[in-house]
Amino acid sequence: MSNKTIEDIENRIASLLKRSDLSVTESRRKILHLFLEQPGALAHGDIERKAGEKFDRVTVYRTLQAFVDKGIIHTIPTADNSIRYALCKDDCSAGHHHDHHVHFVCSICNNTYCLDDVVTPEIKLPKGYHAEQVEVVVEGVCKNCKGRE
Amino acid sequence: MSNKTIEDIENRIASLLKRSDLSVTESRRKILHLFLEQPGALAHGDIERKAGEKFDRVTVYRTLQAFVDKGIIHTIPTADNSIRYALCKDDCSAGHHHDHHVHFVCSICNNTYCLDDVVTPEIKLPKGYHAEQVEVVVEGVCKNCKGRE
DNA sequence: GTAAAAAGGCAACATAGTTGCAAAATATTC
DNA sequence: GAATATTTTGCAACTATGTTGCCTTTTTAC
Repeated sequence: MSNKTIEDIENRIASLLKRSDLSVTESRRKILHLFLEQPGALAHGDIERKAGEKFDRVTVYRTLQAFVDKGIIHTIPTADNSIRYALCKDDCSAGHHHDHHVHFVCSICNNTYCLDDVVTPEIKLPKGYHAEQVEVVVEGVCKNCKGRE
Repeated sequence: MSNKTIEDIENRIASLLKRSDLSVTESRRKILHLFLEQPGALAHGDIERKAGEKFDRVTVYRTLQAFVDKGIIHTIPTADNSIRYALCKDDCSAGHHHDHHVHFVCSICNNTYCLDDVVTPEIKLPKGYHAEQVEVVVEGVCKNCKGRE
């Protein structure tokens, strides 16, 4: 990876933080970096393991909370009760997530992916129920694990 | 409620446990009772509060785990990272859940319902992904809270 | 560069979940 | 229905996860 590219990423991170009214600190840059350098979602534990040597546990919690509040990342509910986080697309903003894509959890590698191109379907509810948000999580075998089973 | 009805429920509970190769104990009867006497799902915390005075925390954990293993109840993933449990329909069996209905979480009363008549839709995944299970959780306003807002 | 504001680190705490083991309850056998 | 084998329970101790208050450090604004 060239220096140019590294600089680009750093600039992207800084502008993302500034746009969100967050001061640019080392922990926030580091954690955003983790999200940008890989395609899938990260569980809190992953982040703590990867950033936890340098930063306090509390800082990780507060950083993730700030990112969610500002619409930089969103949470993904999963059956195993471990919150996962993934970067939002650009149309999310502070206090207002537009997170209408399907999430995919691989049962082999345990990675979580945002399938940005797969929109959540309309669900016909029984009379009296009113839907505000629909979460779809698909479990199965991902692209990378298929064939390697 | 007549004695007849109470006896009926107790019999139903005992036969459900025996069918699942679980011995009939006080804690299991009590916790099953909690599920049968109300329509929605229960969070672990609810169960511990309602059964926890009589039984140890550990017993509640182990009882719920046993029920999930035997296909008596199933878990519902939610965004707030609190596992909820609900009774399975009769076609679930040990180690094999057939849980293809949509779940509904009310944002007002915070109750969770299994919409047994609403089946999870087919999701068209990108090439290379293979779906094994689809979880749909709808958040909104439930039948009972509608109009009372 | 300095002052104000924001974020981080630490400690202490609260909640959630797990494990091993001895005691108690349940099931089984005769 | 009593004795034995099996299962389940409660307890204690532990790990993991998440939160709060306060003081120090870093960042920002001027």
